[in-house]
Amino acid sequence: MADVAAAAGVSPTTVSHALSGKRAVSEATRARILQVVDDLGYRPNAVAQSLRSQKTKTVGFLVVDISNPYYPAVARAVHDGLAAAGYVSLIGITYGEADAEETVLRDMVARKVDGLIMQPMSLSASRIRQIVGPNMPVVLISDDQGQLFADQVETDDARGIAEAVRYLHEKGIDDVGFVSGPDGRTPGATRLTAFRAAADALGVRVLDDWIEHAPFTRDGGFAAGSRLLASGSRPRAIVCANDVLAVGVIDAARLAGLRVPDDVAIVGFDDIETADLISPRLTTVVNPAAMVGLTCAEALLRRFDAGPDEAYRRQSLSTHLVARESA
Amino acid sequence: MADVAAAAGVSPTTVSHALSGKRAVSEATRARILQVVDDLGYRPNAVAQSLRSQKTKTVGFLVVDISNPYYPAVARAVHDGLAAAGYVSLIGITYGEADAEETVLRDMVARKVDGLIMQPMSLSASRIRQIVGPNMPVVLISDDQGQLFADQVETDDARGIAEAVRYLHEKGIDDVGFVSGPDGRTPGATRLTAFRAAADALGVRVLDDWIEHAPFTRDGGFAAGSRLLASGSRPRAIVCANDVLAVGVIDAARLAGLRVPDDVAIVGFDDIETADLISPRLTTVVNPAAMVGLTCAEALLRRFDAGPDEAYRRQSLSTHLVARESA
DNA sequence: TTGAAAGCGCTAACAG
DNA sequence: CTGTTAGCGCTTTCAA
Repeated sequence: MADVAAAAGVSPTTVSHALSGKRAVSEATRARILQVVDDLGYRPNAVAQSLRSQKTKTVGFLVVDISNPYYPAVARAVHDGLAAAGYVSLIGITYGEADAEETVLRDMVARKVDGLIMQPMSLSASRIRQIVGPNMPVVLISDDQGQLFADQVETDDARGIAEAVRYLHEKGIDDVGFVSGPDGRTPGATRLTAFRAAADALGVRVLDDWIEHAPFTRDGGFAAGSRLLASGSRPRAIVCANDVLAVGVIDAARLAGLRVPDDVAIVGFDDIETADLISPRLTTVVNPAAMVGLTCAEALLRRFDAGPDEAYRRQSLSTHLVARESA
Repeated sequence: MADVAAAAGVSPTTVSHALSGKRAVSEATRARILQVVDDLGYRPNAVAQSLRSQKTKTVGFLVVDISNPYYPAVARAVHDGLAAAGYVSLIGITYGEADAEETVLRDMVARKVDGLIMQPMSLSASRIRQIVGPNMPVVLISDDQGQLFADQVETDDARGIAEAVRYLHEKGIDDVGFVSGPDGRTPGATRLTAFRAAADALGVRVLDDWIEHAPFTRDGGFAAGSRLLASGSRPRAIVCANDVLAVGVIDAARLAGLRVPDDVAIVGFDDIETADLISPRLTTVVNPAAMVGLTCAEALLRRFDAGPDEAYRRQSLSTHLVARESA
């Protein structure tokens, strides 16, 4: 920058302002500076800009598992929403582990990201706030109903789950099992709770043996489905905490010689693109991934404007059942 | 850091070295410093570290379209390979557009990423080298056979395509069409060329009307497939430049009342997870996404060690056909 | 084993 | 409309 200033016969300050537009610069000098910038191939150093201005134009985006098709859909919307405002995403993958979540979070803070978007799997919101400090803009994808420690975007999973249980009930199916995610962790736990409540309300029978926990993978679903379907009195339907699990459960049903949906009806959650492509086409609860991502990006951008003192907001997006072939 | 130094009764230099381990520090002072760091909750500022050390421990990863399931698989392997070495990925989505590729690339350079991984869609390797400068470590996912301007990881797409054509030929199918990506762009163009060569070699007939170009989306595949199948003398099989296109082509065949594979056989490329889930299960060429990602990460790490002067390397990963139901 | 001094490249505050 | 000065928070010589 000093070279540019010298060649243009002005001070570095003026070069800075000519480039940033933060201060008026006469048309003549600006043109001269731009010319020199071009001749010399000068490119501002964003690291130095960040150090001085205390802004990195970078957002940390922590994703649980990018292999799960739900996340790329969210990530795309987050990226696009942020890119439009000139922000770039630093990506971290946590696989839902507490250690990884904390380590990645600390690294992002050290890197001075301007804000964070994450779906907490193992860490509580208050712990996250503690790690990142009081002033870091954070948007949590979470349905935690307690005190807010950050802006929060949630999906009304209970509603979609209730719709699914009612749908089965109205088909005369009153013995239903549930394959959840890792025990005690969001979002599986929330969906399981919602499932139990909905079943109770309708008098749908749920034996303890019909509740399984598994990692959110196809293999996890296969293992859980196999256990569940092997139990003496198997249920007539299985609701799954996500579509990837449901695919595994369908594998298990097929291997057990059971027809879907005639012998066991299967319902998923998320409505990933694959849901409409597999056979039987998956009946599932639509989780509006792109909306979630976009809403997060907008919430973060709003927080940048509002500053840290404005009260945290909670936004809820609704889910709904889409009936296809598997149930 | 100054505060820590003062509280520990040492110079900032010593604090820096106690934390980085780049210089020996007596056990006693190190312990004292670590204690103070803990008490004060001091966290090093990575931006300042980067400015001074000229290293950001950040890698730019440009992805064409994260909605296409092939990319998350690559991204995951890239991320994991890099994370193990302490690098974080800055992600950019280009949608294959030249402007976006150039803009994002420039931004990454301005942000002083230590290296770049990208699959060029619109920009040539030499243009990329020109944009990022002579010393930036870059790994290109590309099968460009010309002069190398960066380390390159390629998949031997021609081999998989040839296998596919031979497979069809051996089934007695000698009228074959091809649905490629955007005209003239990698990787569609490469795969089309390989297809033509393989067809020629075996005497498989390929009418001009049987070659279609479309964006790499399901909708693109649907449109291209519809046009192709509407032509007077339609082919007995269609090879697609990727699986997402193939899914769209299957949609088109279904809508046209054609059975797959009996009326039209369909072959994809990539072997995304969905390929094995859809009905009919997709016969496709396996593109080793995780291997590609891991190989890129390793190539970049090696380049970091080797420096800019060592000759660029080209690594090739092989592809192969997996026969399922659609052909 | 430690410290002093310099400076990475930029922008903000102040001054004119 | 423009310049001077200071300093963001670190690490790297150089010196002891």
